[in-house]
Amino acid sequence: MSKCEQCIVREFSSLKALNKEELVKLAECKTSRLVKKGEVIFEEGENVNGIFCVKDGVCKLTKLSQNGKDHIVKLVTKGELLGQRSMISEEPVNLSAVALEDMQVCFIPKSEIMGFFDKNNQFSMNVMRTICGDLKESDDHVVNMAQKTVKQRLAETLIYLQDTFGKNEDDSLKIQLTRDELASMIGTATESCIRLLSDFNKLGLIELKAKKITLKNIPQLKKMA
Amino acid sequence: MSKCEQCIVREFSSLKALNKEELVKLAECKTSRLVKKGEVIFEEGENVNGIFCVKDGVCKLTKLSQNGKDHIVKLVTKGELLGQRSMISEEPVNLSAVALEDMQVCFIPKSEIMGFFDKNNQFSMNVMRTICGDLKESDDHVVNMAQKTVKQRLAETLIYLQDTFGKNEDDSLKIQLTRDELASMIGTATESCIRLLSDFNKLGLIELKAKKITLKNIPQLKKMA
DNA sequence: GTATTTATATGACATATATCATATTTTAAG
DNA sequence: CTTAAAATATGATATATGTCATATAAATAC
Repeated sequence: MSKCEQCIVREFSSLKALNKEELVKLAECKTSRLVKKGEVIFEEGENVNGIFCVKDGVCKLTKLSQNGKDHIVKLVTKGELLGQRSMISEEPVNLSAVALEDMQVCFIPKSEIMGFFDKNNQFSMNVMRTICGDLKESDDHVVNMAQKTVKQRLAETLIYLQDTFGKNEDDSLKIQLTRDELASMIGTATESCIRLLSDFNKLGLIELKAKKITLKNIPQLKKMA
Repeated sequence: MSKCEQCIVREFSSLKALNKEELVKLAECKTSRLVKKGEVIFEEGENVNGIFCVKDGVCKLTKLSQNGKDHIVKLVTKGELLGQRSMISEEPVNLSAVALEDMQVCFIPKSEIMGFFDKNNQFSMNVMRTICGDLKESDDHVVNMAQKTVKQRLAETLIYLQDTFGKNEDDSLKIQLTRDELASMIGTATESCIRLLSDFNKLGLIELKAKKITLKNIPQLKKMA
């Protein structure tokens, strides 16, 4: 059982408000788990009863729409927490979480977290701020979906992916999404996504090599987003 | 200066957790205001530094998109609070609030609310749950925008409007939105919205009389949503 | 290494939706 | 009441995007 004190999640998430004593308690009650790429952490409708700390790796949060397609609502990466919303709302989770890479996650049972809410005001405020940030992001997202073209959303998403997850030594996007996943982030058909990537490629905005995507003209991409 | 004890906002919002003493303090520091239809309560980017209680009337929360169109993200009605998110995030407001009808609102300064956060845990939890509910709604909204057709979104929105705001004696929707506003809720061009309403009318799903919209075949509308 | 599956790519076409033009109706202003 | 302005309505057309078919390339299994 590893300690929580030095954990990256503690450093970047709401958990930074916890004191030593609380961290010791946390380390005792948490359970760690390795999640392989493609594995499901939890599924829409499940009762999770706690939160997950993402220690390493990235996962997608998806929601099944009525037409049977999965939509990727958000990507969650190391340092972040998972499942806070449904724990607070005391509802089944609204989204499914699926690993995009091999991951390390810890699970903290609800009872433990609720105790922090009662005793540590700073922690409560941190959680509240995080969720408020998520809400703002989500509202902005709604407007983008409603008002921007697929092309604009693709440009925007490519920039977001580079800004958030960085690039490899060869400058290609570090995070590996299939065309299908990229399409389900921007809310379009896979073929449309592929076609637009191809267009961007021809225009010199990006470069496609095998599965790798490299952004070549970021100012132009930003301008069109 | 009216009391807060019997206020509808207190009854339905997070404020229900406040005790008598806190309500007295609230009544002392709040300011009341009448807002005429069309008037702006606050505008995107403003610093609000407090929250609004909607005592009567309905307003729209809008965000200006890059193409210059306003998108209606949410409608807020009597009994609800306004501006919680930005107060907690300590950011300018992300959305503009504009009255759709004559309204009565009260303003409570941030300092007062922050005091409740510190001392009244139930209040904090209520606020947190409200925002979590908003987040779920917003995420669902993103998926709808991304995956549903305009027709589906219109059907869904009409049902939402009736369920949320009710109908007049003649069965027409109580809330009065212009076609332009309806279009900006579902994320489409005004003409497209008008055309689809016209289609729905011809199909007997709804009835259009002057500006009034009456839902005629709700099961069918639900099925297509 | 070959076979099989899966992902990517592209063409042809259908459909949904936006845009522009214009008419009609309703609301507001004088 | 009359006129002007705004909202609603509808047609014609352009454009974006989805769908289906098929080809090629890459990944995985055997």
